[in-house]
Amino acid sequence: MSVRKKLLLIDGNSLLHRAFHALPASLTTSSGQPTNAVYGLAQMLLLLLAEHAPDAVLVAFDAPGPTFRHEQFADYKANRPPMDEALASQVELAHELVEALGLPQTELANYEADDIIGTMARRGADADHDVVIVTGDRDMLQLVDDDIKVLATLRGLTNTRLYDAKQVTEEYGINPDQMTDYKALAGDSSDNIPGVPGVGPKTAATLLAQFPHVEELLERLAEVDSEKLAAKLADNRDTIRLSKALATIATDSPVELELADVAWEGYRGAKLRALFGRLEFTSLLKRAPVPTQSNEEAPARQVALDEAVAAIQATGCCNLAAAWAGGTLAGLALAAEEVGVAYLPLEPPARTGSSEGLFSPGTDTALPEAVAQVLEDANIGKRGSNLKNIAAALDNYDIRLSGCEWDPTVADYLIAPQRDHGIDVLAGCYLHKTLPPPEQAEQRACQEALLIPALRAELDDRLNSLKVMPLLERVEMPLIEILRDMERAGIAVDSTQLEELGEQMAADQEKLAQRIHQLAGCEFNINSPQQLGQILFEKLELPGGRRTKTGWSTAAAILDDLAEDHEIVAAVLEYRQLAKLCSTYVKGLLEELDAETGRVHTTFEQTVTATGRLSSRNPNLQNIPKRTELGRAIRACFVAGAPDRVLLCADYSQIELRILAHFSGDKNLVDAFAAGEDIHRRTAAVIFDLPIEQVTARMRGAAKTVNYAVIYGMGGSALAAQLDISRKEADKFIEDYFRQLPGVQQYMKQIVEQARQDGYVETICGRRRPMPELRSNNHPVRAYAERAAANTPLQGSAADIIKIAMVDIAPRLAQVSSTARMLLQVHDELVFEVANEDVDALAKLVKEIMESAWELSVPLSVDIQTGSNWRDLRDVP
DNA sequence: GTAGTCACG
DNA sequence: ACGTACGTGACTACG
Repeated sequence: MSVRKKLLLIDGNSLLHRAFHALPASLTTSSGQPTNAVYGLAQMLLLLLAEHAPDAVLVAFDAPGPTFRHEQFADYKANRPPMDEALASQVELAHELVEALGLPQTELANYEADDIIGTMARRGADADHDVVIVTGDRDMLQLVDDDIKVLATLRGLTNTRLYDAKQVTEEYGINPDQMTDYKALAGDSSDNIPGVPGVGPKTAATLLAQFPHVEELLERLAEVDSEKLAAKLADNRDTIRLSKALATIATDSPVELELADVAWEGYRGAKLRALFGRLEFTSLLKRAPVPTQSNEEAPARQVALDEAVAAIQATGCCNLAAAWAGGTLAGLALAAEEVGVAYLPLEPPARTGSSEGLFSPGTDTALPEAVAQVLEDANIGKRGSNLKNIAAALDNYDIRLSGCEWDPTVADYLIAPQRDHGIDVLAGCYLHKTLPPPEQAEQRACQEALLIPALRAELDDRLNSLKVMPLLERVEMPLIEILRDMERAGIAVDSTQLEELGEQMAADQEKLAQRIHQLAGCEFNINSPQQLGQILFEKLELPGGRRTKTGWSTAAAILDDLAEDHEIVAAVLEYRQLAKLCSTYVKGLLEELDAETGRVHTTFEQTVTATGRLSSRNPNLQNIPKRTELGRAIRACFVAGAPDRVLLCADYSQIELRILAHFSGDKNLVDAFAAGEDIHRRTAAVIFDLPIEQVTARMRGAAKTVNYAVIYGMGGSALAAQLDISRKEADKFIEDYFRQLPGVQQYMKQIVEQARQDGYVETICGRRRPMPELRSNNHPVRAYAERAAANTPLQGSAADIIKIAMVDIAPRLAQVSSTARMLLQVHDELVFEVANEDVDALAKLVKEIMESAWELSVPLSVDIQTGSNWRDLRDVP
């Protein structure tokens, strides 16, 4: 009359074990706490609950300590090997996870999880429930019957197989109720069940086809075909009985839970999100169920807007959070400590331009004057996450956010650069709190604004103990407004020239495509590496193909070697170059062009890279072509914004190598820089064993590769491939290099060793990058981490230094010229725009500040060039 | 969403 | 036997 209820019984220990071994040990929080097992368990449980929507669930765990129910088992079960430490440290977290999922869980003194599950399964089946047992091993199969099924993991985690009686018989050749007899005969080394020596799976299955259980078998030994086997079984009567007892899962253990006690009442959304936040399970956080209203935070202390604004003006502190709706600003939450939060909903901004005055009066969407004043007042400190994003959105309301004082996203970046710094993660990680989901934008923004003081207290504590507070206050926070200014300024693009270039390239590309198809003898998509690989290496049978996961590698480095084997190869390479330039730089760039201003406005990301560098996106202006002639034609389309303006580029000369000289103290390197020598030239002289005057540009290029290769830990064969020389020659280059610069070799070794001990590396400003992978047992993982550990202090210190220079230059630009603007940063280069007549003054200022941004034991050197476009630049002496 | 490729420092 | 240089972002193909 009623629908059968579904009972899920989960073997907690076995799934944890599975997850632990299936997922890489490198899965840790940024502070190094291993999380692979609990992550896998979380993934699995979420999946299970979503798929099965059970009425009742129990997660069973092994009792800590001994789990033998009878004295006679002691010898076999007492000596379970101790749990791996990295796994043991996750067991508590697993309990928390299960709790947060709202799942009943239990363990029972002296019993294994199996016995709890066996018992509850029996009770469930007796009460006519559909029982599904979830486990990572096969012991449970003995419980399978009409009401009880076993869902067992296969390889990995999420692949599972559902066993009913039929499936068991198919796989093992016996009925489920014979599983214990089977193990009694065949044994099971993994469970320390002895079985009968010499009897394996085959013999056991044959015997069990004839005798339903070992008891009958032992009574009717005479009927066994082989006398030898019968004798062996007779000799092992006791062992067989013991083995069967060992293999048998209890179905009558004293579990105190009734079926009613294990009803599943749903997720504890808030707890779950907080836990995922703390464990940095970002992707799971996004999938985690939305908490129900009832068990959440107390409602925000909401006050009237003018009350909040008055308090903000009085205190000079404004806790700020944005409400986002599909990427656009929907409102602002402004909070004053001790007073409360006010929410200001915002209409989409009035569009300036053609419709102005006709459809949008412009005043409708303006912010209240008092709020605008607060936001633009540099003396009122703004604290909030992603202030640069808020500033960008406010630009649309003609408000220039100022006084950016503290941003938890940026602050957290200094604690663990590689993790997600989203506000959900931070609230979970530092406050163990959960915010309403993004759909409840207003609630969310208000609570976020109210959380800021607590978040600040927690984060500042850690920043101080890591000694990165000066980096935040002196560098990263001031940088926010500077980067926003650069984004707002944008850089002019000559769209006519770019479009012409695009048309020419597209025509050339089309011609090449036809030629390639003709040479291949068929039409195919040249843009598909898969199809291209098949044409080159299967149809045309070109030699030297290398496989990737999905097919043939068609990377340029491979194709270069094939250029002489077939005409098509050069055509493909040229086609590729054109396709890249056309799609990424012509098409992509034109799409990003602001039609009103004729400029492109990138977004600089301040909290993305592991090393402290910035990144640039939409469009990426840090990878505009430079190396090839055709590429430089693209670069020439970036121009000064007016005829009386020029671009000015200032780039650090070999800054990473200078930092290497500084850190390593290598005498030769330091001396070379001190003497103002060309370091790549000098390296070339060393590795080619020539006087310095005889070094050609080509040799210098190779030496440059070697310089950078060596400091990044490149091996001989990779260098050989890069320079197209033999492995032996490459090895010799590296050997000579280190012999000539012994301090460098020692530094590289020392930094990696130090990093392994500390668990992190740091830059010249004390910016940290945690590197738990250095302790990995996985060789490729560890080797990779070692190279990164050697590289990060160099790359990251260079990033520190140019950031300091930017912060020092920005406030002084106005002194040089009202026209001077900083436009771009390209890792070791700054691009400015300035009126013609002020070029020299700007050059002087920029050079001076950049070269003195940090005092190293070698000089910093900056080259300055100017021109009307980004390609045709001439030196400023 | 992932993989392959390629643009930059 | 395999891969083998650090750090990014964008585009295309493909399941």
